[in-house]
Amino acid sequence: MTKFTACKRASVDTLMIESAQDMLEAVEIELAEKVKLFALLGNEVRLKTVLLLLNVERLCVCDIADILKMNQSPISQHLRKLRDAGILENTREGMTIYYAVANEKRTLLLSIVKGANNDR
Amino acid sequence: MTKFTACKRASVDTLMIESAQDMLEAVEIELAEKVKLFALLGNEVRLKTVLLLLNVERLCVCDIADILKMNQSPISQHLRKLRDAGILENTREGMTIYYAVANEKRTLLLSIVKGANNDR
DNA sequence: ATACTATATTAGAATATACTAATATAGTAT
DNA sequence: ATACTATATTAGTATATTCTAATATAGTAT
Repeated sequence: MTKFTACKRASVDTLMIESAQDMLEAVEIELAEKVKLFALLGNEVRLKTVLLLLNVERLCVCDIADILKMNQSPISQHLRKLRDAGILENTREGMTIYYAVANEKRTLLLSIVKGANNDR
Repeated sequence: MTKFTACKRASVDTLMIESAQDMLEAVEIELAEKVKLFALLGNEVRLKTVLLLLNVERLCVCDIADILKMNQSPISQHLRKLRDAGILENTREGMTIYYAVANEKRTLLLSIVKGANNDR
């Protein structure tokens, strides 16, 4: 297996390349989780939903749809993704299903979502 | 203009709905920026690139391509997006173009990218 | 000048994403 | 039972994303 190189430059800092690769490999799993988390939060509807639930304890699907002025179907679909990722939890009360931030994720989300202030 | 409601429930907490909408409207701009930032970091190649540049001061396009074992073209395309968003800056030295984390974004990125540890 | 190297850009294809519209599921009420 | 409500799911469409392949740009070297 020959080394992959994108360019034909004479002096490649092979040691640096390899140690950078090692560094990435060492955090491979956390990194994949972060990519997934950021991708989920990188959608306006989902970020708003999470932000709401960081302030309001819990909301039903209807409430979220009303607040965001969207139909129920896409809201349900986004909630599903957030729930599948362990970011939200839901509980049923009669016909109504309430969503809330999963306890284990609360601190993480607070630091990422609220703390992410641009210094401008 | 009649009020939008996703469901036909009898009692809607209109005050809560409206204050939630006001809350979101008050952070509208920061929120849009966060969505954009998270969407950018929600890609494996871009998150790896940013993480590398949080550790290594600067890297040329070639180095990043070699480290990530990818072709130069997609790397350039990702770097363009990160640069357009003000996350990265670049400087030319001869033929070589070095990318680095933009100074004003360093703290923000550190807290978001490195601090985002799952408590598991 | 020509040849070569590093990077950027473009067009196109394959895939992923996010919505709409329709339907399914499950609980409530009569 | 039937009718209604809240939510979930599915199929389909429109759009966005990310790659490949080819080409353009700009610097270096001869």
